[in-house]
Amino acid sequence: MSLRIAALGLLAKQPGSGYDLLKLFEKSLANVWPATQSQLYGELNKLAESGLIEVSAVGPRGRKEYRITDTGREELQRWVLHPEDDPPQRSSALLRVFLLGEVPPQQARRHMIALAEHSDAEVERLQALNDSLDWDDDASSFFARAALEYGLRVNAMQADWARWVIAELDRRRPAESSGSDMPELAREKT
Amino acid sequence: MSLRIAALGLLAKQPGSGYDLLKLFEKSLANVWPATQSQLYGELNKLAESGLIEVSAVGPRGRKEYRITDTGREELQRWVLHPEDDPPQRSSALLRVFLLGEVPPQQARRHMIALAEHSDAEVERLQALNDSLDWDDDASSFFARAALEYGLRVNAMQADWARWVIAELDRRRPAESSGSDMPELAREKT
DNA sequence: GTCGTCATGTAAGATGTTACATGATTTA
DNA sequence: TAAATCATGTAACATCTTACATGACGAC
Repeated sequence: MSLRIAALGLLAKQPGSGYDLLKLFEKSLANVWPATQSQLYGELNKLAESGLIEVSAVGPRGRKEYRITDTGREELQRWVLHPEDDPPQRSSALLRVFLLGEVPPQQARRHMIALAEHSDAEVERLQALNDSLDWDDDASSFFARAALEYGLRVNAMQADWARWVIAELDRRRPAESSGSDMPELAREKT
Repeated sequence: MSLRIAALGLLAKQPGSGYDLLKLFEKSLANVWPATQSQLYGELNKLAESGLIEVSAVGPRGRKEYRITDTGREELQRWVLHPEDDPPQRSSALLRVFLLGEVPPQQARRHMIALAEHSDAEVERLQALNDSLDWDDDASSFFARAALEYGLRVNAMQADWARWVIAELDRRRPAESSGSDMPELAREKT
């Protein structure tokens, strides 16, 4: 259901072809709702069939430019304001942690360190992305920026949390660190 | 792929039937990896076919008790330690925020308030859950507790973030937003 | 003996992924 | 004219949801 909406949402900002949207998915929506080429073209046809979008122009190479319809805009608003019928959230990262008791403690610990470092890297990546984009002053840009801020905060939190888990782990079995792997856990995020 | 692993992980802790696992999914895994009855029974058969689990006993009513095999344990550990081949994350909540520029500002603001309140409620729910459970001292319980802590932190962060967004929103268009929560339909289309 | 729980399954359809296929137009 | 890019599509397969179907056992 949501890819449908993501496409509709991009077309709400401006008309474009499947190919155009694909670029937007890679560029601006990659971190929020990744989509593949196959799926996108399929959805666009379905959206057109349901009358939520329409072909506004045909160009070279069979290019079909789509534009959102009034019905489409209504549907978009309806969806955005109704979070209650979202599908349940799944997190494989969390599942992994949940199952970490099934692997040897040393490896579990190492996994948490890797997780913390990965989150640090994500924070940096998003920070760079944030700095590189020059935001317009409209509502659309504001909320895109807000979504990015969310990403920054999630990852910062994740890094903190991972380090908290490691600290708890060490508190419970302090002796067992057999010399070989003792990468220091120096920083509790600034 | 991950439901497969979730089931395998539960069987790693103790043997059980599909019906048993279903209960565990509802009780302990609901917030991490929800699953339906249909899917679970199907997965168990597939897991057995691949030799990752085996039927350890047959009881009344055709009850099949499954047990993890050595191969299964290996596969579980392999998966847990390899986050790199996870499917990409999608968040409909984030998509919603991303598209919030497409709805009237008043409603967008109200949506963010609802989001903040929802996160507050989640924090309370998880806190209660956390208090109600008496944790064992083994590794498994430790990591289940860590996963719950993650949930607490995500929701706390989400509430903070939502309120930050609202504050930014108000900073940018200070006149329109304060005070009454009345719908103001007359003004929407200006 | 019937009611609730235990227990497993099938079928249809939406959603998503990977890989393959095809051809037009621009640009170097 | 060769290569890159533009542009759309199909097929096969895995995953997940909803709904339907069936029957055995235990308690009362």
